[in-house]
Amino acid sequence: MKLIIAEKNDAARQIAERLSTGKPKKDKVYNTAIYRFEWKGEECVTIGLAGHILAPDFCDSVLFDKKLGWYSVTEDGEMLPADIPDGLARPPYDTKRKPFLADGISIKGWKLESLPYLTWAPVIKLPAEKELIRSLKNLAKKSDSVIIATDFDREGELIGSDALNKVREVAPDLPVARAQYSSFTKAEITQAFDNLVSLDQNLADAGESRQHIDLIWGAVLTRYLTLAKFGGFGNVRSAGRVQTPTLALVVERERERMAFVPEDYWQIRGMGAAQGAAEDDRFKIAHKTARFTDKDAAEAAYGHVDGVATATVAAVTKRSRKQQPPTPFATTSLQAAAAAEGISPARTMRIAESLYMAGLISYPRVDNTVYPATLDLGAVVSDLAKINPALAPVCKKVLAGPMKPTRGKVETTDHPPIYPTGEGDPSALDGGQRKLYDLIARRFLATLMGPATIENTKLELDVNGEPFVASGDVLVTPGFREAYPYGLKRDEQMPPLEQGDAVDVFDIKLEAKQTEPPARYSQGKLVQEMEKRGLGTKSTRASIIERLYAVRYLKNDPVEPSQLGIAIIDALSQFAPRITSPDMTSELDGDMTRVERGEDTEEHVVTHSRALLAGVLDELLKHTQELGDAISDAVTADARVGACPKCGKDLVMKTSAKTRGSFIGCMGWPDCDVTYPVPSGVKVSPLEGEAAVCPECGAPRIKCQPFRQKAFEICVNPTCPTNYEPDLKVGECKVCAEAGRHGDLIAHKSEKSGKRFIRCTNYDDCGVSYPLPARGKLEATGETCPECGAPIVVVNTARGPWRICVNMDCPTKEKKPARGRKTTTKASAAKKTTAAKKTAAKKTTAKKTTAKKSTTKKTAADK
DNA sequence: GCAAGGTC
Repeated sequence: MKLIIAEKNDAARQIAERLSTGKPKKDKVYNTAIYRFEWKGEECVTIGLAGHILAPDFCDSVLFDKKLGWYSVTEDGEMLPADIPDGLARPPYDTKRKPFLADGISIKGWKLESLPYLTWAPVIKLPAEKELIRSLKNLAKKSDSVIIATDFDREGELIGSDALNKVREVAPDLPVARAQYSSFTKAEITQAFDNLVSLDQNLADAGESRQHIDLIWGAVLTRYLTLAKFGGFGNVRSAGRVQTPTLALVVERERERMAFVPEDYWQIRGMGAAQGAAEDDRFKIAHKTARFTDKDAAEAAYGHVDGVATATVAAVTKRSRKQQPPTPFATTSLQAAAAAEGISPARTMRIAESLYMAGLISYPRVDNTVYPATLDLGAVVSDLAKINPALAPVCKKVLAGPMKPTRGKVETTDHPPIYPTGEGDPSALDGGQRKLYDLIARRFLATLMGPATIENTKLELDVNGEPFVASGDVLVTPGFREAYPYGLKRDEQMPPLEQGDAVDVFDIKLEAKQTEPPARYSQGKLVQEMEKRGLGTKSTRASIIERLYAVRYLKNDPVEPSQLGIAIIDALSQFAPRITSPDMTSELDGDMTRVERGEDTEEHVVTHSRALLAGVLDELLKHTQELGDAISDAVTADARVGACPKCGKDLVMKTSAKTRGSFIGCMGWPDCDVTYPVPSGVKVSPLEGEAAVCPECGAPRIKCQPFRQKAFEICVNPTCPTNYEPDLKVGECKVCAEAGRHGDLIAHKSEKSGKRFIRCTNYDDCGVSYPLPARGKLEATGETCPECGAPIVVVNTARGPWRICVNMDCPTKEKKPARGRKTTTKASAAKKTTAAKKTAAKKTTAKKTTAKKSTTKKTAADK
């Protein structure tokens, strides 16, 4: 039997289909899909891997000793020189700069002292896809020859080489060959398998050099930054060959914005309309001098038009222009287009993967922007019409047309550009999937359609001697726009006016403006910029940006660096500039090309890189204190929500050590005891200028961003009059009424805790009291709860009014979990609830830990 | 607890 190893299941299936005379038989070894067929009279089987099946990692069971070098300790305490493959690890004998630390240095724990050793630590390869490796070995034992048929590129050669090594463990003498193909056409696949070559170990070594260099630099710098100022577990400060230059791009743009000096300019604008036209038919007019840089000139011109009610049409010009249909989607252009529709690149890839797996779209990781001749475009369009009723009319038009597809600049033959397969059931898709599927389907149709024609009407007006202009675009021939409305501006229809006509003018205003700094990157633009600079690959860029958000170097969208992100770039560009520049990637590319060509070796390239890193680390270790302080200051600055009304120091977001909950506290603690609760369910950020201080109580006002809802601004102080009406009567006490006396229920706030509650004026007799939510201005309704008789109040949260029965024990509360954290009125009940909460918190933590563990395990098993 | 690259 001939064993054919492909990089992914899809490739395994396609190879089987192309080589087989009949239909290949789908089968399974353990849980792995395989395809059996006959080729040239021989029994064959293809198996698809899942990319890399081995993952490089440090060999952390070894220790370092200056005499022995790397060694391991046996159970009996015997010290044996470590058996390190490849000879890649070399103790730093040749770096005289660094004094040796005591013997027995381990690289296992994260310690600053061990980093010089980590720089030189041996790298081994651990199985990452255990299931697949098991299946692979099982097949290898039954085979009498093997063909490596992974993708024809550097990583593919490495994946093939790793697979071969695993095969060799059970079948050391199995004859091996390599099939090189760049597309899945029958001709290309047949040609590749008819002309087998041998595995290119140099190419695989080049790939492995990249793996090692990325791991070593990434691990050493990440551990260094994390340890320079340890911020507690879960606060890793990462660095890497791709992520750090990407972050630097964002920081650089932010610096340009900060350095930008705005310039004043003036605009004169208003509205115009054909005489007697309805208000809806008005159009914007502006002075022909779009930007006056001279204030006097602007005021002089405005003096001529201020209060003028009519103008004359001086000229009408019509010009039509063509908008060409877009090119087919490759990964980056899909990510950019989806980002413009509010789907982040990382989410785009997750959704695209699910659509691909469900068979609705073609393979989503492609650079190719030219449809292959073998793709039957017409068949796809008619299939698309069948499963998408909404697209059927436009599909019909496409089929009736000449159908000449557009083409982009990049042409490869491994995969077609991303297109809808015309199969599956799009009506079953959920929101995000549907949105992305529509984008892909409509883009595909657009690439087969004609240009759009847009007619522009330009009006020149004479407003009391001053030249004004108005302009409107109208889509006259929709062309591809019929299928692809994304980013299309709304029509601005100008009325049918002619030279000499009179026009009404309104609301002419002189506006003082300032020039704007360069815009921040959108996530889509950032992906494109990374591609332009050679950072990352189509498969990794999205996840790398996501990672930068996860470690809180980046925030918001458009992309903005945090103070921490800026501090990291400042520190690294000063002491480790290699890692902040995209040059490291281009240099690595050069190194790898030489390894590929046999002009250099993996060992030499990696060792050279280790030596460079050793120098960088030396430099960094001299400035750990300084760098740690900078990181620490930046983290504080990121947590700042405003100034303390009591002592003026910074108020920051803090995490309670006991409850792990967050609160807003003063940096002056313990001298200043000002604290506020954090609004729940929202992302909090500081405001600037006048808006940052509450005029009523002096506490900071903050911006709250709920998930996918409009942001709002509130005062952080829950007992501020802007949030709360004190001493409000919300009803009458039922218990007192039954006892034949009168008691009023009044809303209070505690001086001590700042907590809000309702209490009866005869509390000493009846003991009636109810808790209130921390925030939201109260309103009495005069109504009582039909279930329990307690008063009903309206709490005006910034997200809208919220009507509640104040009794926490009321049966109406059973239906939905309490939103507030307030406990019941009685002290015992309060205790109980607190205890329950603690248990719940513990449970959640335990759950999280287990979940995390199992995920780790799962990932390890998957890899 | 670390990177970046494949892919599920």
